[in-house]
This record gives sequence, structure tokens and C-alpha cells, in this order.
Amino acid sequence: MRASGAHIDLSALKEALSCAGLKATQQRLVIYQCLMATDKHPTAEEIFEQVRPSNPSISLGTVYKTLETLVDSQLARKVPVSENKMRYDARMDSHHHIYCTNTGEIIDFQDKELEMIIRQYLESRQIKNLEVQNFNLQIRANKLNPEQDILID
Amino acid sequence: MRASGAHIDLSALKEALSCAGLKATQQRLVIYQCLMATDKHPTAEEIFEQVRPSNPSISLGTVYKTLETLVDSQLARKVPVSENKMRYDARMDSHHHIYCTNTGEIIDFQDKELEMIIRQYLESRQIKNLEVQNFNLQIRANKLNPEQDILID
DNA sequence: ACCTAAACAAGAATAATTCCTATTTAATAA
DNA sequence: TTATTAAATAGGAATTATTCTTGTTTAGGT
Ligand SMILES: [Mn+2]
Ligand SMILES: [Mn+2]
Ligand SMILES: [Zn+2]
Ligand SMILES: [Zn+2]
Repeated sequence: MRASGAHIDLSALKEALSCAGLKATQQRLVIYQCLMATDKHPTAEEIFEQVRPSNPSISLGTVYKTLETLVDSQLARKVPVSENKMRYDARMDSHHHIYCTNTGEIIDFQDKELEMIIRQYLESRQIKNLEVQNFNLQIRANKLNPEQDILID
Repeated sequence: MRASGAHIDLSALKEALSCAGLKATQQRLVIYQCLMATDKHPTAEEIFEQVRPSNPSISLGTVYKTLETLVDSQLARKVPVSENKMRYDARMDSHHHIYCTNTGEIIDFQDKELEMIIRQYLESRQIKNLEVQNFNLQIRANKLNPEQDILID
């Protein structure tokens, strides 16, 4: 679970939504908060199941549309994976993903130094006719002990 | 279009299939060759449309199943993207992908040096409880001139 | 030339996502 | 605060991508 956990300041999310020109509806707040509160990379369906108990009238279509809206507004991003459903991530800072082949987890991996190394290399390469916007390293790996967390830093 | 173009030695593909313990059926050969012959990263549907004219009785289900089989046998790999359909790649050497935001292309990008830099960095990091298998850099970028190819090396 | 397990075609079924529209609501203004 | 209204939602239908089922065909071994 993400360090900040389940209690993220709702008014901050509200602010972020209106900043993006979006109505701060109950559904959007709840979905955005749910995505913010996890370090998993949930599917629309998973978010739906999670928010439903406390929001019994919310509809799956709204979850899909809201996620799309968040992505369009740069408040979330898609995380495409090999299974054929889309996953979502509210972390918008530059970070990478470890795909654990034995547990199926997608683990966030942030590393300032790696970041710099790759950025600098791409700059030095000066690929003609191409403007690099950002990059994302997908690391396929397996946990030696699936029970235990991996230790980053 | 890939350098080797449309005429890839069929007997080599046949060999690769039997080596993997797979019957070298007409359908598999044609699908595998189609995937080999392109440097795009086609969907199942796109491969189907491409092979259909010369193989009018081939079925879409066979294309899906064959691609799955090729992936299982390590003769192809999946390339997940933000749109919700799967893309496939017959290149099995370690290489990266440039996602062109203005043209939608997925461009192969191979770079021995970058490869090494990242591999060495990950090794030096020695992430506890994790065995890195491989990695793939996704570069989001846009072509300055969408008409022209980008120039790698 | 057989034999047979594996693969295929055709189409049905399912899963993921998008679309439609009557109703509700957040935001703004009176 | 209340009225107004454009935007968003619920609910369900529709569409798209993928998988499954089953009778028929075929590659590869004898
Ligand atoms: Mn390729
Ligand atoms: Mn899908
Ligand atoms: Zn992430
Ligand atoms: Zn590729």
C-alpha cells in the first residue's frame, strides 16, 4: 500500500480536478482517490469493485469514462500490459515498472540516477527528426521469495 | 519495411517451428512470415487482413491462436500499447520501442551501448530479492517531420 | 499409402470497452 | 439561497477484441 495510504486530502484532489477544468463530482473524487491510494496498477473493473461498496449506485461505465478523463487531463496514465485489459496509475512522476513474472505484480521503481543516465544517453544520441518526450523502462523480473517484498533502496 | 523484406527463407521458418516442436502448417508459416517481414507491430486483425488475400480460407481464430503459440514458443513477443488491442513482434533480440505520438508508429530502436548501460546499472543496483530477466525501454517521442523517417545510426 | 494426434475453419460465446439517452448534479449567477 | 444549465451519471445496449467449441482437415511419422 502506498505510504500516504487511504487518507489522501480530498480537497487537494478536488483542486486538481477543477484545475484541469473538470467538475469535481463525487464519482470522480472517489475514483481518483482510489487510484491515488494504491501502488498497485488496477484495472477499471478492479477500481469499480473497490469503490462500489461505499458508492452502490456508481456504474462501471462511469469508472471507464472517468479514468479516460483523468488520463486526458494528465492526472493519471495508462499502463499497458500483456494481459488484454488496461491498467491505470495515478503516479505522474517519472518512474519505471517491474513486472514480476512469478507473482504478476507490477512494482513501481523510481531511480533518479537511472533516470539521468538514460536521459543523458538519449540526448547524446541526438536521433535525427525525433523529439523525445519521455521514457519508461519496463523490467521483467522475478522475486526470489514471492512472499517477501523486494527491497528498493 | 524490414530490410530483408517479404522474401524470408521459408525453410528457415519451417525449421524454427519444428525446432519448437510445432507442426509447420501452411497457416503458421504464412503468419510467421508475415510477422517476420514487417517492422511494424501488427495486431492479429492486421495480420489476418494481410494474409487473407493469398490464403482465403484462413480464419481469424487461427491467427490469434498461432500468435499465442509463437509467443509461447519464444518465436514472437507481445507489444502492449495504450490502445486496447495487442500488438506482436517477431524480433526477439533485445531492442526498444519508440512510440511516435504524432504518427502512431512504433519504431524499433536497437542500441548496444544503451543496452549495456542499463544492464550494468541494474546489476550494480543489486535489488534485493529480485532477479532481473530482461528490460525494455519505451520511448515516447514525436517526429519533427512526420513524412520523413527518423534516422537511427 | 495409412494413421493419428495436432491443427484448422466456422461460428458461437465471452470479456473488455464504448455508446446512448433519460435523469441528476456541480457550478455559476441572480 | 434558489434558479439555471451545461456537464456528468446510471443503466443498459452495442461494439470490439479475444477465446472457446466442435466437426473436419492435415502434417508428419510408420
Ligand atoms: Mn519489430
Ligand atoms: Mn480488449
Ligand atoms: Zn507506476
Ligand atoms: Zn520491436
